Amino acid sequence: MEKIQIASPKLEHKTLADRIFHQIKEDIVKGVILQGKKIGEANLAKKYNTSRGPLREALQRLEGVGLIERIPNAGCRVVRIDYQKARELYQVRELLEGYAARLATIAMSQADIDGLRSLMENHQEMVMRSDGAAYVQKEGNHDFHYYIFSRCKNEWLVNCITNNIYFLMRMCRLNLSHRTPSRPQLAIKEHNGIVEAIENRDADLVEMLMRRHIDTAWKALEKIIGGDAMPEGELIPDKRVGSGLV
Amino acid sequence: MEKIQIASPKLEHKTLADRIFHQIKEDIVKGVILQGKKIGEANLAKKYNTSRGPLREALQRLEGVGLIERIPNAGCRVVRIDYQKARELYQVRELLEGYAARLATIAMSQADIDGLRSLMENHQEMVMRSDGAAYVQKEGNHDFHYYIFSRCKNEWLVNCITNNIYFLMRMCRLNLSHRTPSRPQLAIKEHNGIVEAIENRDADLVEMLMRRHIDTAWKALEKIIGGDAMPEGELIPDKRVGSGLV
DNA sequence: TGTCTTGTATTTGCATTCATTTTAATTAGT
DNA sequence: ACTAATTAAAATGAATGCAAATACAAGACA
Repeated sequence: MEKIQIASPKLEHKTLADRIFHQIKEDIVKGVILQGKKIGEANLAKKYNTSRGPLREALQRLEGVGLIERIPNAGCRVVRIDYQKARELYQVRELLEGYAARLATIAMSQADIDGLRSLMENHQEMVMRSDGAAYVQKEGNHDFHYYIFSRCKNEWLVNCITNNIYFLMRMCRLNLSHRTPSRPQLAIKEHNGIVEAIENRDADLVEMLMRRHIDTAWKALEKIIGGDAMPEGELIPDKRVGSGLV
Repeated sequence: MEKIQIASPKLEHKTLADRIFHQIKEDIVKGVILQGKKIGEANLAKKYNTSRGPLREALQRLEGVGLIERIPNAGCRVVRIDYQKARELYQVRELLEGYAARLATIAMSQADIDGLRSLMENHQEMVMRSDGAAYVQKEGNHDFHYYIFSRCKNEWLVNCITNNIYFLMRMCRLNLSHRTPSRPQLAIKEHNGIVEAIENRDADLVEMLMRRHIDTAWKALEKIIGGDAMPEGELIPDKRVGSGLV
C-alpha cells in the first residue's frame, strides 16, 4: 500500500482536512478512485498520511458536494453516476448555466466582454494548430463556461455551479473522453454565437444559445452512455486491489 | 449556562453528529442562535451535551448548506443574511422552483393532482376560519410549495431546494413574520391559479405563475428589509449572554 | 496619548484511545 | 449439503488529550 503524496500545501488550503478534501476530490473526479468504490476510513487515513479525524471532516464535505454517499455505521462509497443522475445533472446545469449567462450578459463590463473575445481568439488559434483539439474540448471549454457564469454577479449561483455541478460533470465525462469524438470546430462555432449575442447584450438570445449548447453536449453524452450504467468500480469490498489507489 | 435537551432521537437521525446537526440547524433557522453570532466549539459542545468531535462534523455540514461560515484557526459564526444574499436567494429560488413546477406539471400523476386539489381545499378552509391565517401563511404555504417541487422527478433539484434554499429562506423571514401582514387570501388565489394550470397540464403557464408568485413574495420581503441589513446578533464575542442559547 | 510589541490565555486542529455496531466466518443443526 | 445461529474480527462513532495558531490584554516606547 503505497502512500499518496499530499498535494502542495496551497496557501488557500490551510488545514489538513482542507487539503485532504481537495486531494480526494481530485482523485475521485480524475478517476484515480473508481466510481462505486467502497472506501474505508482507516485505509484512506493511512494512504493520505493522516489520522481519521481530519479525514472524516473531508468525507463530510465530500458528501456535501455529492461525491460520496455515507451510510451510518456502514461506511461510505464513491457515488456511481448512472443515466438518471447524469440526466438530472445536465438538466439542472442547462437551467443554472443558461440563467447565469443571462445575468452575466447584463452585468458584464465592456472590459469583461473584450476579455472574452480575446479568450475566444486564443481558442480559435488552438483549434487551428490541429492537435490542440483535445485541449479545447476539455480545459478550453471549461474556461469559456467559467469565464461567463462567474460574472453573473450571483455568488450563490457561482458556488453552486462550481461546487455542485462541475465536479459531477467531470465525473460523467471521465471515462468517455477517449470514446467521444471531440468536436472542437462545432463547439467553437457555438461559443462564437454566444459571444456575439453577449456583445449585443441580447440576454434572451444568450440564455437560449447557452441552453442549446449544453443540451447539445448532453445529447452527445447521452448517445454514448445510452441507458447503460457508467463504468464501475467493483462492488465487492476490496480484495483485488493490489496497486493504485484504494 | 443551561444545557439544551437533545431533540428526540428520530429514527432517521442515527448518529449523534446527525442529531446535533439538525438541532443546531433548527436553532439557527428559528432564531434561537442569532445571525452573525460567533460560536465556539467548546461552548456548543457543552450546551449540546457532546464532545467536540461530533460537533465539528455537524459544523462542517452546516457550513456545507451555507448556514455558518468558518475561518481556519479562527472559529465560525452564523451567516448574516444581508440584502444582497436575500436577493440572490430569491432570484435562485424563483428559477429553481419555477422550473421544478414545470417538471412536476408534466410528471405528476392524476392522483397527485387530486391530492394537491384537496390540499388546497384544506388551506381554503383554514383561511375561512379566520385566525388560521398565520398558519396558512407559514406551514400551509410551505406545504403547498413542497408538495409541488418534490414531485418534479429530479432528485438533485429537490435536494437543492430543500437543503440549500429553504433553510436560508426561513432565516430571511425569521424576524419579519410579525411585521409582514399575512396576505393569505392573495396567496390562496395565486396558489389556486397554479393548481388550475397544473390540472390543465400547462407547463409554460405553471412555470410563469410560480415564478411570479415567488417574485411577489420577494417584493413583499424587499419592501420590508429594503437596503438595510437584517436584525443582527452582536458582533462582539459574547460577554452579554447570560441566558438563552449561545 | 496613541501605537507597537510582547506575553498570556483561549481556541482550534490533530492524534490517540475506547466503545458500539456491523459484517463475516465458523460451527452446529436439520 | 444447505441453512441458521453464534462468535470473532473489523470498521465506524464518540471522547479525551496534546500541540499549534490566533486573539486578547497589558505594558513599553515614541
